[in-house]
Amino acid sequence: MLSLVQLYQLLLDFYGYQGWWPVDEGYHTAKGTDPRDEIIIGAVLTQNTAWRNVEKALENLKKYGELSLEFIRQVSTKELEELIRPSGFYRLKAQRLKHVAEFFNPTDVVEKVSREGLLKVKGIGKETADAILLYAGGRLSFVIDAYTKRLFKRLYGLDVGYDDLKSYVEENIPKDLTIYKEFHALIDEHAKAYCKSTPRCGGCFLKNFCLSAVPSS
DNA sequence: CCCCAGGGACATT
DNA sequence: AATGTCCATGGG
Repeated sequence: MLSLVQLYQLLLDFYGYQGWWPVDEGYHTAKGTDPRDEIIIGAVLTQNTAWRNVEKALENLKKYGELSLEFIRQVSTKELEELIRPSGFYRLKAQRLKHVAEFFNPTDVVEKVSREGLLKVKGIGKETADAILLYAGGRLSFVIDAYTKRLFKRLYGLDVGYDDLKSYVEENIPKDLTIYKEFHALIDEHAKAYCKSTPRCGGCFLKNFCLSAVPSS
């Protein structure tokens, strides 16, 4: 069967470099805000939400406030709700952002916080914790999401819980930050494009490797 | 009209 | 441990 490294290479060849949340590429330096703050905030806002809606909220924060955890601490909950409204679940997420911003106040550095610590924060579950650790903290913590579960179940017949799947992936790919970040992003791209709720196996370049590919459709 | 999106907390069985 | 419900805006 297709190894995870082979799968990664095929996805990368097909979709190209995704570059989610590039901390080291300087796109953030315009206003001097910490890119890690933006990633942490984005990780909460994108919970069960399309990224295009999150972008609207991030733009509002940039335009009418500041895309930083310090601003999240300062602003009133009511105003924060209005700024992030386009991202959906806005009252819930305003509370979560407040909790997260408080967790990192003032000296907790994302490069050093523990996964267990993050998981104690109201509003941070396993996926959000791993996304923060990986993309903001530069830590080798692979992110599992609904897309990953769906793809691995169909492709490999692998149907296990979050931590088991996370461990499985981590044990079968190189311990490389770029690969961790890109593999997760590429899996999401493929799940959105082909391995959807109702899969489009017809045009899928992985169908010959897939346990559950439908011959036509 | 429908379904879904880069989930998580909490209640129920 | 597994499943159900709620949270909410914006697109397809």
